Amino acid sequence: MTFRLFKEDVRKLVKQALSDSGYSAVDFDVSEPPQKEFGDLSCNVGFLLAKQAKKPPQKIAAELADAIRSHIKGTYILSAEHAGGHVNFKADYSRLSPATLDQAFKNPDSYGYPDSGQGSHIIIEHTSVNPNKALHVGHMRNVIIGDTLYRIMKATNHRTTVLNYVDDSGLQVADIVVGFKFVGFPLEPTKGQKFDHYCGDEVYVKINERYEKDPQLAEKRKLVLKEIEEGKSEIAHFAADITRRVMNEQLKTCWRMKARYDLLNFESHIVVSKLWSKAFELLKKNGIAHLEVEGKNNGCWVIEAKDEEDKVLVRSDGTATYIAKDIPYAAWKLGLVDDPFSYLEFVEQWDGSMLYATTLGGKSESKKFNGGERVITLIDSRQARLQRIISQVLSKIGADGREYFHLGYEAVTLSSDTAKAFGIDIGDRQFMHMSGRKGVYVNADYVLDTLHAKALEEVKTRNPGFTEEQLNATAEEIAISAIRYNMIKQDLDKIITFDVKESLSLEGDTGPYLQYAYARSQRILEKSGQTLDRDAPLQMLTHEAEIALIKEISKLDLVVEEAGNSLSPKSLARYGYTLATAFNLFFEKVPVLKGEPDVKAARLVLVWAFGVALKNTLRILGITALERM
RNA sequence: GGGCCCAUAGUUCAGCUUGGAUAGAAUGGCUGCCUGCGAAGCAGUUGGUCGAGGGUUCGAGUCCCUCUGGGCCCGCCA
Repeated sequence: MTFRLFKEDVRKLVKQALSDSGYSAVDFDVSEPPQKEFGDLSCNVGFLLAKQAKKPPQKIAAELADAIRSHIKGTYILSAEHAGGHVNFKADYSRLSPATLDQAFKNPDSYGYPDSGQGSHIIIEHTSVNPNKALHVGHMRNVIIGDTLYRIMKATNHRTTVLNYVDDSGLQVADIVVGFKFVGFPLEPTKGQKFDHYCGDEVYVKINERYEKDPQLAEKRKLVLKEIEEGKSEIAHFAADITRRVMNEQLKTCWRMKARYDLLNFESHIVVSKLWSKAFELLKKNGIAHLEVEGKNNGCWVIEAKDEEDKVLVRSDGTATYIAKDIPYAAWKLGLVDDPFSYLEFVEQWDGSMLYATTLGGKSESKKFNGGERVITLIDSRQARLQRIISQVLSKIGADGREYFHLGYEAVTLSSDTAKAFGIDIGDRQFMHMSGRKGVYVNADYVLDTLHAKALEEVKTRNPGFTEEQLNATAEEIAISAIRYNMIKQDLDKIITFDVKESLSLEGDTGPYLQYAYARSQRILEKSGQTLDRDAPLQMLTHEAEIALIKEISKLDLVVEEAGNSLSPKSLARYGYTLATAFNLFFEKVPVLKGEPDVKAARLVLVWAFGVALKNTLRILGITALERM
């Protein structure tokens, strides 16, 4: 974590040189140059001053480099040179290396985790899949981004609360209830499927086919929905049972991907709790909602949104619209309304943490989940418009520095080949959108199982001594690594075209590549048969590949902090790949076990520190650092 | 009609927030490297008018405008 110190030194000395040389202070940039010959950091200040100083950038850079050079004693800077108008800096690795490895020794488990959050409370909502079907690859993207974000926030010392919103009173649930109650689908899966798969793949898809032929069924759905919302009837209880069963199966899939949650928010509880009427009062009091008395929205309560048509909140018949469920929930998250919920322990999760669920009345754990200083809602970007209105409304209520933020991401679609597997020819098009209603999607469990099977083959051939249990456990970790990395590594606003075949890759820029580098490093440490020498002569690490590796290791905390600031999980994946590549290069070029005793000791420390940095990176990515694979 | 997002090697993508030095990976194709710390690796090679046009700037893949192509959103549905 010492690259930060080096960078700070550079900034400080440039600043000082500016004032010493009589230049005005200017907002310069310090970044890594494109070529390593230019050094470790580079400053563009020469270009910025050229105009007002009426001197060419080269000349300014030369002057500044001279001025800086006389002050580098006692810093992490080895040299300051000018080239092409830039001021280039080399780091003093004879100081930086020991300092970095020292940091790793001090507290390996939290190496590279900065305190940028300072304990502030952040709430993240993700997953939130309708409880009438199994998760598909689109949901995987949500779960994995959300969980990685949670891990980033945790690593940057935020107090975190992860919410999973369960829409147990919506149309989609009504659909499968109609299927069970009025169309006669058996309550138990026929082919031994998981219950969520059965409900989604069979009941939901087939009931949607039936609606087309039988308009009376659609009427039934309306009735069922009404009963579910009122929450008292036999149908309502039946629906509650079904959603719990589906949700439990969905949670298994999420947990399998190493996600975890703090609280399940049931929509039915929001409805029954009258949270809406409290929020409605708040909107009226703040003059955000008003009663329309003419025009097309005559008789409705509406809110005005910037650059938007008025949005109807309450229909002329007095019932609330969809957005009227989202606004109170968002207001609750920010702590703008009194908390109407009680909480009960729902289930202990794979990581030992307790998952709570909202409940109404009854005995309650004295828990508080809402009132975040920052609230992040992770929903795909189709909801961007609606979410923007919600943000606007909440900021008008006076969120008091608290921030509601919608993090959107693009869809996961199916490649032409994968679509073909569903018997769909998409012609010239590059991809097609999935459809839950039509049954055109790839289930998450299927992806995980397929990856698992592929990894298992590999693990088998490489680890003949493994027991069946070890083989499966390892294959599972590799499968999860592959999919988590795959879903995180590209930008959120890029459409992912999912191809079953391509997603199976375990080579190149993939999760298993990172795991492989880790396993190799651990093998070296094991084979050395010696304990780490904290006093090893680290100044002997002068090989280009050694320096490059130390440099990457020393940057971890900067990367983690930046990932947190910009809510960018992918930058961490990028870093992990760069770090692993630096190690693989070192592995090829620098023999560790064959070195002279003192060099060997130093290199072992380096290998160990690499392991620490990569393991801590993988932890944030939700990937297990495997000893063997 | 209005709004948002995307466009960079054959393919999938970094780089754009904050303009700066010969535009980087992966994958695919071709070619090498295991008697040596794990070849899920490494090295080499092939491959780019950064969608088009204009503008700002000493300097544009990056900022602004227009256009083209692709995707999404815009109900007193949820």
